Amino acid sequence: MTGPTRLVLEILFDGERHFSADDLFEELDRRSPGISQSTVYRVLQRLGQLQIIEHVHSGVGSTFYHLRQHNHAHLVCTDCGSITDVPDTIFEQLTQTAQTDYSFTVQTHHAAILGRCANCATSS
Amino acid sequence: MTGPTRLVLEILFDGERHFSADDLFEELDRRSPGISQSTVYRVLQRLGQLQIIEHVHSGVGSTFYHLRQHNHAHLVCTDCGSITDVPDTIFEQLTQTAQTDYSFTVQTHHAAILGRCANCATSS
DNA sequence: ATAAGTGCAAATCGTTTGCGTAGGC
DNA sequence: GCCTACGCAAACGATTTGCACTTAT
Repeated sequence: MTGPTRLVLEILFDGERHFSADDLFEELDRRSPGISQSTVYRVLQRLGQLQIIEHVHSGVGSTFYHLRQHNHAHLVCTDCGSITDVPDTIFEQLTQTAQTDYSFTVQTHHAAILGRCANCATSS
Repeated sequence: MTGPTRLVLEILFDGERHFSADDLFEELDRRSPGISQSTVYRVLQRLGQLQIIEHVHSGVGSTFYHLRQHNHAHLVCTDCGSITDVPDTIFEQLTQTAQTDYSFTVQTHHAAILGRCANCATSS
């Protein structure tokens, strides 16, 4: 409704697709100085409950957030931290096997897949 | 070589397959009181470098550790935190698609797959 | 007026680090 | 003796919480 919350939404709709809480904090502080970190976390939590955004545990570095849009997952490079969006379909077999063999329902969007991106693979 | 390190190995070979640093710390303290947390972390780090153990980022709760043995990955329940070992083969399609379509080399063992286990799915 | 949103500072959790010491070789 | 492993306490990064204050509605 107010100040910071509106700003967060603006930022989310504006530019980059993925933000850590701190990225967001810095961008907020740039646009309107004096906002506190706790506000950022509280706004993110609220937007999460409202199903407007989702968060992803990256394994390397901190949790990141993005507007909710199903059907994609994330590949995160353990070297450079880059995030690659990939369609959910990449999970098809895994999701299905987990379900049939282990009665486990995979949340494809909730944790990143770790590995090394093209760049970092070559520069090893 | 010495005390704590030896004990950690004993514990790892003994019982459960997965330990958080804190699990390990508690078990150590039970077997031989007076060990410090930093020692636990340092031992884990050392054993990691020696390729004796591996760690997994769980997304829910803290990192866990286990003896190194390739060919399996982990399903972690976001509700109860239970860890299920699954063969690497469950990743086949994902790993391959990531490689061919995105030149991304998945590290199947390095991050857990999140979701809900059979128990928690029914008790929702 | 009432409830929600905010800032600030302190607390928490998991993990790391600096430093002085003790023990294996 | 020397080098590594250890214990302790303090430092850290990410995130959460308590509390008092402001501001939409």
